[in-house]
Amino acid sequence: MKLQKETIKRSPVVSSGRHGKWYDDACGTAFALELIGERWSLLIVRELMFGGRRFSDLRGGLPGISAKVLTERLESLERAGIVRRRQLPPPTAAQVYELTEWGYGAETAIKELGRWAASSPDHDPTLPLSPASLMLSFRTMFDGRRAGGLDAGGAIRVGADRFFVKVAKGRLTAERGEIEEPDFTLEAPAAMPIAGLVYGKAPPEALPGLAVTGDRAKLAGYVDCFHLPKKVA
Amino acid sequence: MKLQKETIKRSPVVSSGRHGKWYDDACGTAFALELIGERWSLLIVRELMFGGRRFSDLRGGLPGISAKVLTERLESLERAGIVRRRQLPPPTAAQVYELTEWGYGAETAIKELGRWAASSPDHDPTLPLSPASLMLSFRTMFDGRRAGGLDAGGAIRVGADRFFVKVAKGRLTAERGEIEEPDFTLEAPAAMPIAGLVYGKAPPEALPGLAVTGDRAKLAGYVDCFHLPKKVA
DNA sequence: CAGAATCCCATTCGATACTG
DNA sequence: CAGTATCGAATGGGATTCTG
Repeated sequence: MKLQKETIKRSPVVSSGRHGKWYDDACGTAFALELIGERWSLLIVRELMFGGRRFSDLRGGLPGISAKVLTERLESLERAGIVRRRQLPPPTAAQVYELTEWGYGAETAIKELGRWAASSPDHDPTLPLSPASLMLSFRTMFDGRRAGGLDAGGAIRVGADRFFVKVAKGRLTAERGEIEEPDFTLEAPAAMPIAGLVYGKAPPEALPGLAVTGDRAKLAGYVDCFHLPKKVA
Repeated sequence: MKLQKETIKRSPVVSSGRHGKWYDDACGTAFALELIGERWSLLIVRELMFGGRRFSDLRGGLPGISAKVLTERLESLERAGIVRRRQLPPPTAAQVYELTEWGYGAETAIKELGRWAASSPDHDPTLPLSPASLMLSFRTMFDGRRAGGLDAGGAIRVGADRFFVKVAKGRLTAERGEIEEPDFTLEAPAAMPIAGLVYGKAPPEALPGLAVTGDRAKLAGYVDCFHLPKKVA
């Protein structure tokens, strides 16, 4: 009874020859899992959510990923049309990986996953956090109803990464880049102290490494716009 | 140089001893992946989205999953607090798996993943579909703006599974169960012909296995409320 | 630094057989 | 039906090395 037939190597149903896993299921969610369900894939997309990054940037934001796995995942994300590889102009010989327009479309799904999981009693917000995670958490947890009439712009500097945030008319903007004349500036070597300020509502003095400058009142208003979901259990 | 140390078995950081994968990342999305990022896990949650199911029901809705993997995934989902196991009252000796309240909270994230992936040009909507997938796709793709003043209730029967849908005041209800005096009834041995009707806008006569009864005008109004996202490429 | 290529073990998976 | 037990095969992915 060893006529095992089944040498068919897991049907390359989906055009782009995906290797390992597929569900043979028309459900969009199942297809999403074929695209980004492998380990690390979705976190790579998260890291790219604020613009193109280089290979080593990605490794920096994803502690624990190996070069091999990062290479493989970038390849399959590229095949899937989620990521695009771009050569920077000659002076800088580097290449960057960036999301396609459709890739950016995954933002809502990523945020909803995060919002849901953050309400687990087992979620540990004290683990390390990449700069991109921090900024994406702002987009996720911002509550426009708490913004009132706040109009504030801030510069966020995490290590060498520069971001800015703006709150106006109950809306948040959070992007990579600089802002002219920020109302406040938060600077830290890593994301954690900034998360401690915004989510832990800790006083800046209590957060080692965090440098705060500018309008404290506007900063307080900004911080007040964010809160983690309450735990379920 | 073989002093490999590293016998540490992938740190059970998260209280509940998760086995394989973890990211050591405070990001909610990363934590979500620890909860439901293993193969099949999220699809099991999807299958439970319309109420408790038995082991064999789940196998039926997840073609390709093995008993071993299903057992393992149910265990880890239970440890994570997403799934609960319940013994049915004595007469029926069976046990059912059902989502906890928090587990049901994953619905938005699941739908957003599906909505996003369905706009991939590589998505193949002609693959088989479980009854739960079909019903969840209704909740995902319903567009209240197209409902106008439609007020309609329908019974959906897929094999032995009974669901009902209602559209009223631009809102959709889609649940497992019966409805009294439906305006229309759709019945088929599998979900596909119903998907062909609703999303493919195919005439019922062209769909083998599909039985349609009731008010055709209301059915047409219902069908008109749904459309797949347009492909990006 | 960016990434390709090897090596190799731990894990995981699916198939089958078995059990209450 | 609702799983459990076992086994072989495939894969995953970490570490290391090499190259432009």
